[in-house]
Amino acid sequence: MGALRTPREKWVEAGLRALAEGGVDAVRVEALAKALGVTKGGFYGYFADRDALLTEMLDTWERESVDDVVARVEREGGDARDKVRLAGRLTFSSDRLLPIDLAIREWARRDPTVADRLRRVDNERLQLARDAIGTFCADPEEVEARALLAFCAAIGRHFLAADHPGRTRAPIIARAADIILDVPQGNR
Amino acid sequence: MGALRTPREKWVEAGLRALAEGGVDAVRVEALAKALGVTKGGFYGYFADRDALLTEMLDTWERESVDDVVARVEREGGDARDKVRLAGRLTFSSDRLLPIDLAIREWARRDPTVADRLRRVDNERLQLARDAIGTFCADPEEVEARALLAFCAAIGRHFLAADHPGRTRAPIIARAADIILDVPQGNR
DNA sequence: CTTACGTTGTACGGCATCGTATAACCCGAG
DNA sequence: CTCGGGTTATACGATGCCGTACAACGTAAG
Repeated sequence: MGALRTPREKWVEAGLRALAEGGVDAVRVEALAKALGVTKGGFYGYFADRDALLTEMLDTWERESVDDVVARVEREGGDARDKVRLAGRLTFSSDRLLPIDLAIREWARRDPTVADRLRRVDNERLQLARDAIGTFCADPEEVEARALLAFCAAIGRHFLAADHPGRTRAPIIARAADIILDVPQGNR
Repeated sequence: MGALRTPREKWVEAGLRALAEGGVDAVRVEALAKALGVTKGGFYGYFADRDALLTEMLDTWERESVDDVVARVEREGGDARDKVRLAGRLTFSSDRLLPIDLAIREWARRDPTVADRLRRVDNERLQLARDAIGTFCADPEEVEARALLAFCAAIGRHFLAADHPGRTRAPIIARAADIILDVPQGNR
């Protein structure tokens, strides 16, 4: 049989790369083909149309960013605060996942189907944060507020352009995490 | 002289509306013309090209979202915490400004020119937060962390899709604001 | 080697968009 | 009323993209 030079996954992978770099609108069949060094000839053998690729990209992302992260946190996580921090790092500091995640958030604001998927994913992630924070905070409303805050900070910081004159971002983020996780200062 | 049916500002206004609803890629000359009930005929009399319109849209946004907000906060603001809350509301709860702001954030991630402008705007806004928080918090690092947190929460919440089973978002946000602004509970 | 079949390249029609050119139009001045 | 100028509509070429059709190609099986 004919050799399979550009399998299905290559298209999905290229699609996610394009999504990460330029948003949904940058995911164009002919551009992906060019990036893969082929023409779009083979594309329509795997996918009915561009939409089918987009759907499969979302499937891949959902699997990677929920199942994989949850599994790893369960395997490695220490105490509750560490788990939140690890989940945050895995999702929002990954060179691969982070840009995809941000691009999907933009996309979700304008496409209800994508918004539904993102809701599912965010709900699972937020539950992780609730569980962890709940171990050291009794008031349910406060748990909810802190979990929301953790999430907003993890996402929001990437959409924020401001500088911190005379400082670097990292220690400020760490300090902000302490506030969210209610860590007394001088006690670290 | 010929009547001026569709002045420059109309195009900018329509452009900002399109930006708010569909992102930069939705700002297309012919689509704006259609929305204005004319053809693109007159457009190129005012603007050299699409880019010139985009630049002018950014000018308008920058003026509205910095100068106007700062002026109004100075005029109306009560104590420091109230000022932060008011600035947040004016910018991030405005039906007009909020969607534009979010769209510009997406845009800025991919266009360095826009990123520079957004940085200028965000820096001014963040300084407001620093000033206000500094009035009740002595540690400069903590001020920075809380100001950053306030900002991340204001932006991040609009990119977050999660639900809060059995609750509404508003009181949770209010509680989160209390955490950021270090308001003791039972003392409101 | 030959054949069969899946993969890829090429060509095409259709559509949306940009930016230009030019003609039609409309209002106010004289 | 007529004329002049800016404003707008229309037509155009160019580009980029989608999805289809078909021919060219290459590998594995026989």
